[in-house]
Amino acid sequence: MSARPAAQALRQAEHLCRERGVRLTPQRRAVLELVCASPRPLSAYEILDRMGDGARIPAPPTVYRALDFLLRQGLVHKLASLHAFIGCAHPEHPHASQFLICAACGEVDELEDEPLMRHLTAAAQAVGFLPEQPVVELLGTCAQCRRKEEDPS
Amino acid sequence: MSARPAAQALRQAEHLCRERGVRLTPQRRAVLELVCASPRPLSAYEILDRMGDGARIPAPPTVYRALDFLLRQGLVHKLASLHAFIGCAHPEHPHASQFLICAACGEVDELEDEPLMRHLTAAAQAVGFLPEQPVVELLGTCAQCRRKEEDPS
DNA sequence: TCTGGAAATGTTATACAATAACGCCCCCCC
DNA sequence: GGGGGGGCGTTATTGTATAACATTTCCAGA
Repeated sequence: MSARPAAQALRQAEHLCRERGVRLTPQRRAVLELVCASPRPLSAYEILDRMGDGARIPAPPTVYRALDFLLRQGLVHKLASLHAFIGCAHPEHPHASQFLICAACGEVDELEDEPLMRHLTAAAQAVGFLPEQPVVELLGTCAQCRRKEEDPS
Repeated sequence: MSARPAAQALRQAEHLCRERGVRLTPQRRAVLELVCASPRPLSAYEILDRMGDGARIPAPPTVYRALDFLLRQGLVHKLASLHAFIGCAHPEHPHASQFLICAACGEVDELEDEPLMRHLTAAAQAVGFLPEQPVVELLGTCAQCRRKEEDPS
């Protein structure tokens, strides 16, 4: 649930990019930092708004390009059902995640249920389909918000 | 996969709406017909473009309102990763589907793997999360397009 | 050290997706 | 025949994403 410190995520991202021979430029780093520091997923335009140091915010392609890079490197995830982005909890290895999105507080939990994904992949392959990019998102209510609903003290 | 005849889907929709005491108006019917007749999912604006009988196409809210109704009635599905809509293959009962989306030809197959969804629900509940609306979509390549890739005769 | 090219960025404009807000009309029930 | 809800038309606006082209930066290789 709670994001680990953004600083740690950034250090790891730098390490991974060096290893892979790709460039974590200041812009990309800034986008990653914003996404990792936010408790909730951010839309591309929310990221834009927060990027202007003072006035003069960048144009949309700037942030979309950075996001493309970060997505390719597995450093952020896109939540298709929200048009929003979150930092990846485990960027060190490629993986297929499932996202639990709380409709009440907006926070997102990232699961990695490997048997589940194997099951899904198998079901696809059973009809001859070659899976490449899974999107598994579950809208609902997180544990904390459920407690609040029951006892709105 | 191949959609069943749109005519059949429409008859069933009329039946269901009568049963439920809701109104399948001409507009809603027209949107449903377009979505069911298309082999690929349609975006809201593609539907709009095809709704003008001759000239004068309707404004966006028209089609979005119809889609809202059809979604509520379980007659169409929305594919979040594509911003597009398809007719539901089994509107008679509420259900959670998984969608196999072919990146090559654009066609979509609708699975209903109930054990898979139970597994997903259980995984969510294990962390206290109350699931409400699942989104499971798999981008990849369908059987037919895989054969074409291997043997592009 | 120069230089050519790829990658990254800036900039402008535009396309595509979705909704807000308001008013009208029709239909059905009281 | 009056009231009210549901459906629809219309205008305007907000939000999401990309196309296309100019410019800069950085690094490898001559």
